[in-house]
Amino acid sequence: MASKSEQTRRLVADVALRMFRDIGFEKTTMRAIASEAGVSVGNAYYYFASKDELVQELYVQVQAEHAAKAAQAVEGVKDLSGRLRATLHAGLDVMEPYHRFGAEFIATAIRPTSAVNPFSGESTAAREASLAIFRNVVEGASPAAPKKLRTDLPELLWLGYMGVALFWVYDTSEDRRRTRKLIDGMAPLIARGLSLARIPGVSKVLDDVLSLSRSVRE
Amino acid sequence: MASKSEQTRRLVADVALRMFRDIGFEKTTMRAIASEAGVSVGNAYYYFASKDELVQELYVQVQAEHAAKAAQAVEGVKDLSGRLRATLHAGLDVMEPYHRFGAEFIATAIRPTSAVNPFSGESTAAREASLAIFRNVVEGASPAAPKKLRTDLPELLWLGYMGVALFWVYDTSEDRRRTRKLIDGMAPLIARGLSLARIPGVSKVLDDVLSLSRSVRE
DNA sequence: GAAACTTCTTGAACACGTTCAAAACCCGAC
DNA sequence: GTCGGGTTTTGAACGTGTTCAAGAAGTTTC
Repeated sequence: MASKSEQTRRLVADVALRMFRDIGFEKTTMRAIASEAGVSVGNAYYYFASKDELVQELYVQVQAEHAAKAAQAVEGVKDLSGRLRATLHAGLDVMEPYHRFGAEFIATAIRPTSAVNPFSGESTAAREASLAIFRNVVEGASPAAPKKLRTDLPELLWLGYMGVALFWVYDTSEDRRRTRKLIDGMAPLIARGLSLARIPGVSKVLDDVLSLSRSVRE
Repeated sequence: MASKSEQTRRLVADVALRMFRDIGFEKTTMRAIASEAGVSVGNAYYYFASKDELVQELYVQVQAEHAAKAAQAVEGVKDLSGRLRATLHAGLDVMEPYHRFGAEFIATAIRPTSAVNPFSGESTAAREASLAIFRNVVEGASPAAPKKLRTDLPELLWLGYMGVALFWVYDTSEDRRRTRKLIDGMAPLIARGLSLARIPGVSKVLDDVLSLSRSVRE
């Protein structure tokens, strides 16, 4: 059985995540979490050094759900476009309950000092997990992506996903229709764009894009 | 002569912006601003509804400086690549004094509810001014950009600039060398990429990219 | 010049995230 | 059982952004 300590930790985290979903990030005060969980404020801080760390908890959970849902969604889908499309839609599905608070979440995550920042050292593991989702998109695809792109493509797609998430945060259309539309348009376009890589003129430019992207990544 | 009211407003804004630059966003508390300016906290709030609105003030000023510096830097430069490059470097120059705290500002600006958010209604004027800088980049270029791109290109370049700014925030390299390198690599690549638009296969994909980008922008 | 009205200024007060010294609890050693 | 030391829990207190009722200063009206 879980130790008392672990029990309290989970209780606080669960209450916090539920409140985030139900009433949003700002309205979910540390005092409210503590009171709802039946512990003192200081006790919540004993387990989570900051409110941000509770967001980190959410981040990890959403990530895991995305991985599971995406793996299932791409099953049997061969073409890159379809695999990418399914993966992005899966991401949106998983994030949907938090849309109202997505903005606060992004504002928190974007600070380089934040542990939640997707580029920070603390979230290397989470980023790796997220990258793996897109590596799976590329590796399982047939026809396969152009060879010279195969290593960089997952990272570029992941970056694109970050962009989509940003777009999604600002998307106030009903049921996030615009973001869905963006995905549906983007996925086949990326696949078609990649096939252009065979044209010599394009290939040269692409080489330079890749080498720039590599040199700039430290 | 400036009215007393306008004088107080300017005083508060000037003190705030100087403190932002000198000690950073978080350390610049509203109490500190008020005390340094010799007014009460409530008085500062009479002129600026929130701390964010003081950031907005900074945003506007940086913008204006960028416009001036960019206009000067592109003078006599004919090719698109050079004009873009000069404009982006000018932006970095203007932002440099705030780099240490750029992250805090971005975190503030990215919240959809924030008046500083570049996509929000409140900052339409500022965004328009910023867009104009990139419209000038495109319009003054010879050889001219492909006709079908001419309307959308400024917005796309502006979006790219937002991306560069984001990169810059995370750039811890000495003198922001990596961001400078990114700009130097990006500018000619974009120009060369555009010239590919004449290849039929590429042109078709490009058409679809443009139509998607238009349809998704509400 | 007094009265009425608007603009400007004040500082105490509120709720928030966060800290921390102290208390309460737990558990093995004797 | 009780002592000792670690772990867990508490709640008051701090500094923050922000609000607001009250008053001061300035302006218009008669």
